[in-house]
Amino acid sequence: MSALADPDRKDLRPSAGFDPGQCPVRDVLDRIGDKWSTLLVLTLSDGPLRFGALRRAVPDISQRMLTQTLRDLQRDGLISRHVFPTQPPAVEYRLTPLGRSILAPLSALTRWADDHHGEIRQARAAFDAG
Amino acid sequence: MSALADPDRKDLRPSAGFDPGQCPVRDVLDRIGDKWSTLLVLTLSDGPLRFGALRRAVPDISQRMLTQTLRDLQRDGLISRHVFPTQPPAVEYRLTPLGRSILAPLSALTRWADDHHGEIRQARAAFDAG
DNA sequence: CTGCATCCCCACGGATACTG
DNA sequence: CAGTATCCGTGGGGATGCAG
Repeated sequence: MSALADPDRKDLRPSAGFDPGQCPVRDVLDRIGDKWSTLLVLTLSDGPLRFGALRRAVPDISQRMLTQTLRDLQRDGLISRHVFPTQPPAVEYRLTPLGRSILAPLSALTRWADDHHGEIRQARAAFDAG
Repeated sequence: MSALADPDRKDLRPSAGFDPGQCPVRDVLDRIGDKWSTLLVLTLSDGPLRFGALRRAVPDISQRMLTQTLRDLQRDGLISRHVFPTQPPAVEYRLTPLGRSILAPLSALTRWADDHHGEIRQARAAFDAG
């Protein structure tokens, strides 16, 4: 049904009854799932940005969450942090190769979201009406 | 860098400074992000399952969350619910065409997770050590 | 078997103030 | 400019019990 990837592959499927804490899929999905990670990765897909630029690009994130999410992404090796010893200091964030490698699957998902958002809204309306 | 999708498309990008509540990408990502939705969609990719079978397939979900997540997915039109008037009642859940359409992008992501989980674990270890 | 209702906890995340 | 520290509210979600 699609050339992207085979949805029916039996391996790499989560939660077949083993320890959920070790499931790679859950591990990644949990990070994807947090409120800001994907948004920041997507925002950095254009190129490196400084802290303040990121704030402006994602207006409704608090600096607390921005700092924290950036640190988590850095910890996972998805972004790198470069400090320029200027006055005042400038800090630049950019996607690592690993970070760039998630852009394609992520874009597939956002593309899907964009393509099917209308259907979903309709389905919700119908469900709430019935 | 990839033939899957073009990460650099400027449209369909979220949070360029407008109302975040109306952003389709966030809307979908929020659902993807919740703890169980994607897991259930993936579990149903094999074929229809009954309530109890889903519980067994995802051992660490509470029935509260199972019921609730299934209802949310149904509301969004991703799964359908079929009641068989037997005694005791049997209820079957299956992916709708819309639900099946998300399998490909989702699989791309789980594939990525599986492929790069090792790198991520390494990055974390390095970060925590440094 | 398939659900709803209730109680309750805790971690996600927002607001604000302070530092190098 | 780029953070850190603190306080605190909200709600996601687990445990348990009851009902068709």
